Amino acid sequence: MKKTTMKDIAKAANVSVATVSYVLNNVSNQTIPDDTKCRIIETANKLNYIPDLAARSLVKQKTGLIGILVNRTENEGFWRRHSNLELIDQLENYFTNKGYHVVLSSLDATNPNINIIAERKLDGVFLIDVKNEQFHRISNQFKAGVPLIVIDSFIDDPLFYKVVYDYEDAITKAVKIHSQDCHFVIEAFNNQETIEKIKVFSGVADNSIHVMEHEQGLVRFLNQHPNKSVIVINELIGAIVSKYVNPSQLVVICTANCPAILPVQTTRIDFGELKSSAAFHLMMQLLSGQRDIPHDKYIRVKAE
Amino acid sequence: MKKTTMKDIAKAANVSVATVSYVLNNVSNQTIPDDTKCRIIETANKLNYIPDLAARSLVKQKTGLIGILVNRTENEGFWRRHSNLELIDQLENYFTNKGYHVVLSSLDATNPNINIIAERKLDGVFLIDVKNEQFHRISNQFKAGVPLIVIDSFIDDPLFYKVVYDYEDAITKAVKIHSQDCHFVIEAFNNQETIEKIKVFSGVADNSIHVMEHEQGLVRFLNQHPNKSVIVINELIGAIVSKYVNPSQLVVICTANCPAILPVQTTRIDFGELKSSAAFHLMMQLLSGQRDIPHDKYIRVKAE
DNA sequence: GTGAAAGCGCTAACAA
DNA sequence: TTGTTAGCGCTTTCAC
Repeated sequence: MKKTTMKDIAKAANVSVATVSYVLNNVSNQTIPDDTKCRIIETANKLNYIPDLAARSLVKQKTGLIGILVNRTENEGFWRRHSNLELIDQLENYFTNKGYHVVLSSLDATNPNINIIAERKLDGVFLIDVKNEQFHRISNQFKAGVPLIVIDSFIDDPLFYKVVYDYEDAITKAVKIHSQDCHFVIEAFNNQETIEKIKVFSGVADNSIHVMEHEQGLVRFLNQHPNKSVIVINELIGAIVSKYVNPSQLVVICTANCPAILPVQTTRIDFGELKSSAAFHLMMQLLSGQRDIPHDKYIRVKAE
Repeated sequence: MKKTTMKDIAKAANVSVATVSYVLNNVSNQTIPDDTKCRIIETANKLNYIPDLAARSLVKQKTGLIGILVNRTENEGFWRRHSNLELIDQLENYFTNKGYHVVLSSLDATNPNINIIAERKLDGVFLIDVKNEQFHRISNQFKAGVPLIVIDSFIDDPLFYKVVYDYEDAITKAVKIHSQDCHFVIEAFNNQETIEKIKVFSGVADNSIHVMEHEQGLVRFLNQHPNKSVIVINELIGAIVSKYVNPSQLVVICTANCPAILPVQTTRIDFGELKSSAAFHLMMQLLSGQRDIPHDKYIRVKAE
């Protein structure tokens, strides 16, 4: 039971492969009588023809593949994983709906290998949570032309678009809720600059901010500052914090698309799907080569 | 700045493309002197050569692509999404480490289109949470030869391997913990047979089992049966249940790889990464055409 | 209206 | 030891 190719159809329908191609792709500048057209389409269906996209890409120089490349480190907490995975899931949905296929690949954050972009001739690429120092190497190695959007990373390169949460805005809103001074628990991004930014925006001393690595470390931090209100980024971390902190003392900036995991008394500031949506629309613009693309290379997504 | 091809290397190194191919692929039955070898490798590096995997697949008839196809319905809860995404993430890691590339695609559960398998010539396919009635159509449309593993689905077709949790075992363990009679909260799988199996294994009446659709429905169910101990499948649902039920009255069968989300007093039965691991190893066996593959088409994964 | 043929980048059998 | 060449399945120009 071999795969049927255009050649098979051509033979069966008594036409040339060229004609088959014309019909099956609805080529506009060719005028083909309805009966040949029908005959070809019928035999194609009968033979269960499905085009080989790799062969097509080879000549078209477009693969219809979108890459999502995620930097990962050993022993990531599930909170990190899940917020990344939510993003991936949303992006995948958008692109699948547009007829693209999505290639997912994790990168070693300390030694990312982005050959996949060239090997698979990806039409567009998302790069998630890159270390600034690694990005230098990446952008060097990177032959321009392929639309590349960097997510969750503050990097020095002015060449590429960067989609990030507007943490400044979110934190400002969060701080307003409890007028007293707060403590912060945030995610351990690979992109150190993101952490630094958040620290600056928080406006509190370094020892009032905990970068979440594991539950024990968190508990130690919370014990050092009892009875304080806490602002948490990522509701999965929030859920863990709520085991140890009075939920009503908690404000959570939701980045993992599951605010319902939190206790009812906890205040939420929700980003929902805004980041993936922004990244998707930007990518579609880049793919279509539009020229009305944003001037600012940083797209800052505001909470709802 | 065009992509370099083997032709470019051949020209630059004064050899034929064949020789370049031999050297770059370490073809064993060809004996090439070290200096030509070096010359070729050097120019390849200098020109920043990266092979085009699509072109290679075309002739090799192997793409190095693994498909993960996930059935999805509108408005899935995040608990469903996240347990699927954990699985996907783990599979992706395994295969990326083996040098495969992973294509992720969501399917409309009520009308799954699996053309992607043929279009992209996937070397192997995982199909997650399929409806039994849809599988008929899928397997018809499916030209044999491609290793296909079905996950989280009880389906009638004896042809394909099916990796599922051993819910019977897990539930037996869970029930033992609270000797009193329990109530159950379980996930709303697309595969109705999975739900039915779980109901049978639970050994309780239908109205003691709640299939989680949304939080309000859950709350209604829990209010109908106050002060009972509850067995939950999926720790993210467990975390939601723990808002309304005394955590020590709770036993959670963990399928989403984040048991730490649960209150400390809650009992856990954890599947960890055993499902993805089993699925991965099975796929590797199928890919290598080994003949010592399991006889039983159902792989039942037991909790740790 | 239709088809022959070149070629996308690569591999592998066969010559030389 | 190296090169020539025929494809893999498809698109597309150009001739008929």
